[in-house]
Order: sequence, then C-alpha cells, then structure tokens
Amino acid sequence: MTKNVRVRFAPSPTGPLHIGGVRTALFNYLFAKKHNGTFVLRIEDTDQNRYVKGAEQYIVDSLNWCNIPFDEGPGKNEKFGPYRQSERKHFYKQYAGQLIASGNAYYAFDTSESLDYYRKDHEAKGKTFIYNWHNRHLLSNSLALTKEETQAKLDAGHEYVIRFKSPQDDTLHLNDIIRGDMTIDTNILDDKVLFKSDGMPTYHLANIVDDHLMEITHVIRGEEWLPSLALHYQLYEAFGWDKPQFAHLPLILKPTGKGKLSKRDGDKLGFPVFPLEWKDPQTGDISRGYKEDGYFPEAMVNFLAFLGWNPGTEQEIFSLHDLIQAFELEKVHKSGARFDPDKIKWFNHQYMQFQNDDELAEGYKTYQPQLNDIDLNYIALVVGIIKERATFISDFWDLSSFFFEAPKNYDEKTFSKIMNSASRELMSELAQVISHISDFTVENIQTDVKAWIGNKEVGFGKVMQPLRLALVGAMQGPDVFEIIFLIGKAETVQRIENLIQTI
RNA sequence: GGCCCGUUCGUCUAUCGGCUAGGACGCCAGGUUUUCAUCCUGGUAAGAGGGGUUCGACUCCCCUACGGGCUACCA
Repeated sequence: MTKNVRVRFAPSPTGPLHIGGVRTALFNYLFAKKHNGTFVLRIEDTDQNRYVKGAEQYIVDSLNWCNIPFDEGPGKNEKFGPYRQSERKHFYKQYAGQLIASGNAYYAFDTSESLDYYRKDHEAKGKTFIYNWHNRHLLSNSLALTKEETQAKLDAGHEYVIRFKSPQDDTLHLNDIIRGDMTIDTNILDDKVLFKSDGMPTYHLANIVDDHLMEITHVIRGEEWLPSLALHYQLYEAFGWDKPQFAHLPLILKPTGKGKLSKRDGDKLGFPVFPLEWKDPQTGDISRGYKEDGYFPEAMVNFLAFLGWNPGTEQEIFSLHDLIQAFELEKVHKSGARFDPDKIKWFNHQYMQFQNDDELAEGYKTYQPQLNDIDLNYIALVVGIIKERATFISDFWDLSSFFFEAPKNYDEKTFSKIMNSASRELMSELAQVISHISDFTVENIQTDVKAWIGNKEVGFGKVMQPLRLALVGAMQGPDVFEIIFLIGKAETVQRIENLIQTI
C-alpha cells in the first residue's frame, strides 16, 4: 500500500508570485490531483527582512484565479498547521538542538564581518572559502573550542548560529525523478547555517522539518534548489527520517537575452510576469498582471503546463482536467524553457473561442463604458460574430464599435477612391431597396440586395464597397449583411444617408 | 573561479538504436472572405563540435564548446 501523495508549494512572501512560481504550483497541483493526493500551501517566511505585506494574500489570490487552489494551508484544513514558518519557530529550535546532541551540527560564533573578510581574502587569491572540515577547527565554533569555552560564550549571550557538520571524504548518491541519479563529493560541501542568530531557521532546516512533519511525499520545486539537495539528503539521514522523492523543475528563461525570467523583466519586455496586478506597498509602483491584461486563466495555465512538459501527443489545447489526466513528472524536461509571449497570446485566442458569448458580453460591457445602456443580448450577438478575430476583450471595441454607433468619419483613402456622383446615386437607390425589405433577415437582405445589383448590371464592388464604408467607416469588419441585420433597417438607411451627405 | 545540471527548426517541443527528423508559435506564399481579420492549404527552418561503441546513432559513452543554476545568518 503506497502512501497518500502529499505535495507542497512553499513560496516565500517576499513579493508577488511570478510566472515561474505559478508553474511550480501548477505542476504540484497536477501531480497531486493525478494521484488523488493533497496539495499543501506553506508560507516560508523565515526571512524577516524580506517579508512583504500583502504578498501572502497575493499568492492565495493567484492560485485561486488560476483555479489551482490548495487543499491545506493557512486558514484551510489545518491538520498539520500552522502553515506559516514564522509560527512554527519552536519546532525548528527543538530539531536544531537534536542535531547538536547527535553530533550532526554545532554552534558557530563567527561574525558576518569576519566571514566576509575570509571570503574576500580567498577570492583575492583566486580561491573559494568553504566553511567545512578543512578549516572549521581554525574558526570560532563549538568544534574548535572546548566544551567549557563554548558554554561560557553561550551563557554570556554571544550571538551564534547552528551549522550542519558536513562529512569529509564521502560520496553521496542522490536521486531526482526528472534528472535521475547524481553523485556528490562531500568535500566540496560547506557547513550550511541551519539556524540563524535571529532565532529563525534557514530555509534548509525549516524545509526538511516541515516536509517531514507535514508528511510530504514528493518535493517538486525549481531547479535553483538542486545544489541544496545534497544537504537536504544529509539532513534527512541525520534525523533518521524517510526522505520524500524529489523532482527539480527546469527554469523559465527570458524570451530573449540571457538568464532566467525575473520579476523585473515584465514591464521591460512588454508582457506581464505576474498572474495578477501588483502594487508595490513601498514604492507604489504597479506591475501588470495576466488577469488585468485580459488573459483567461485557462489559457495561461495551458501555456504554462507546456513550458517544460509535454504529453508526447500532438494535442496542445488541454483543459485543467485533461492536464491532470495526462500529467507525468517523468515527462518533465531537464532543460530550461524560454518564455514565448506570442504563444501565450495564441492560447488566449484559442480559449476566446470557447468562451460563452453571454459571459463575454458581460465582460465587454464592464470594460467598455459606452455600452452601459446597450442590451446585453445584443452585445452577446455582436460578440458571437467578432470573437473569432479577437485575442482579448480589449480588442472588441476596435472590432465592433460600428455595431453600437455610426461611423464618425470615413477612411479618407477609401472615400476619395470610391465616392463619386455615380456611387452616391447607387447608394441613394440602395437605401430605398433596403427600406422596402419586409421580412428583415440576413438571408432576405442578402437576396434582395444581390438581386437589385444584378438588375442594375453594375459590379458588386461598386455597391458593396460604398455600402461597407457607410456602415463601418472603413474597409474592414464582418459580413455586411450581418451588420445590416444587427443594426437594423432604420439605422442602415440612416448610415447610407450620412455617407451620401458627406462631401 | 569552483561545483552541479543541461544542449533537436528563431521559440515551445515529438523521437526513448532504423529518420524522407513530426507538430505548434512566429514568419512567408496561396486560397476563402467581392473588405479587413479569422480560417484553410502550402512553404521556411533543427538534433552544438569532435572522438568513440554499433551493421546502424539525434538517441549510448568520453572530450570540447556553449547555455543555465548554485556558490549568504535569502528563499
């Protein structure tokens, strides 16, 4: 009997969640749901200096908007709570003490200044300063000092950290679901700080303790954590705990240039990197979000799922439900994926077509104040015609304004090219023809107008072009007969009159 | 610099020793639309380089190059 799958998404509330974080959350969610498991949200707020107010709420709001809500977390099904690390301090202190007692960790009294000095000094000599077995006996810690000296320092209230005692001359065998087996020589590992002088644990300690206590079975996180895996393995062993399985996700890279996608890239490169709009509480700066830019969450999720993962078929449009069915950690790629702003737009266009016209009409009405007094059913009819040409709701007005108001002016080039006394005469007659159509349906309008053009023995273009100009104001837009049908007989005749009057 | 991880069209990717290397985005062309867009059809374009292993390597191994990550009392 295998254990119930439990995964966690463990962001740090240092600012808005960015698109890479959303992808990590998504893969955790998909994996959990695929295996009928539990998706836990844990807030890793152990760095008091970088804590940003509102960030935690932003994370929760983002997951909800993406339709990938957590099953367990702050304020929700708190079986393993609390879920904020700042509220779990007592655990970490206790477990750090346990590691000292078992000889796997030790107190260190070195100041940041002295360590900085060593690092710079080594760097100047072209070497790397590593705090581990080869020099720890020369530094200020409980391994170098006598028991009495150490106790004296502790009693005197000296600031201290607790470091992991990394072993000498050992080889570690690590495993990752995505990357397979790896081996690490422990001699290049340093004695990482597990417990900080401010009384808080570092990520490493808090992470292992919480994953154990919360019974996490699979740790799915970004590739930036891969170098820490060796330490985490040793920590599990030092505690004598079963390890979860690990999967390190490839990073999302900038669309152009070098490096991973960062929070600053968004406004610089002209596309959002955040799911929701974020207002920096300090500076007041606003960063745009996918939601506000008019993306459908399903489109964003679909796009994100295909960054670093592929089901191996040629299908690209996947609902969340389909993604859950198809998702396999083993199929996640090893290498980073560049973010492609064009492709996510394409996904949005695809998802636009799946949207319900009535709901789109509501969205359109909210977005465009001019539509305030327009009947929602009418807007929905218009939307049904023009959505195939749109990527965002913000495209709607340019594509459909003429359904709601007569053109205020005409495209000059077209006007001067096609308008003359002959075309005015034709339009004048056409207005008569249209006003005499009794059963005003798209088919009837089309039949009657075409029949009249046939009798006149003029080219279709001679009539259709000025007619379109009268209705739309430019040579664009959907089928003229559909436009005529929707705006109605009186409005059509009026618009033709308007064109004739214009000199 | 050190350590770790990677490398198929411009981009996202399929391929798990037999490949005429497939799909999607983008771009280009044609068609539909008597308009524009959508849409449809077609085209463009790739396994980093060098060694092995093998009857046969994009696929396995090694080296080099390049890319990415980490190298904090940040996560």
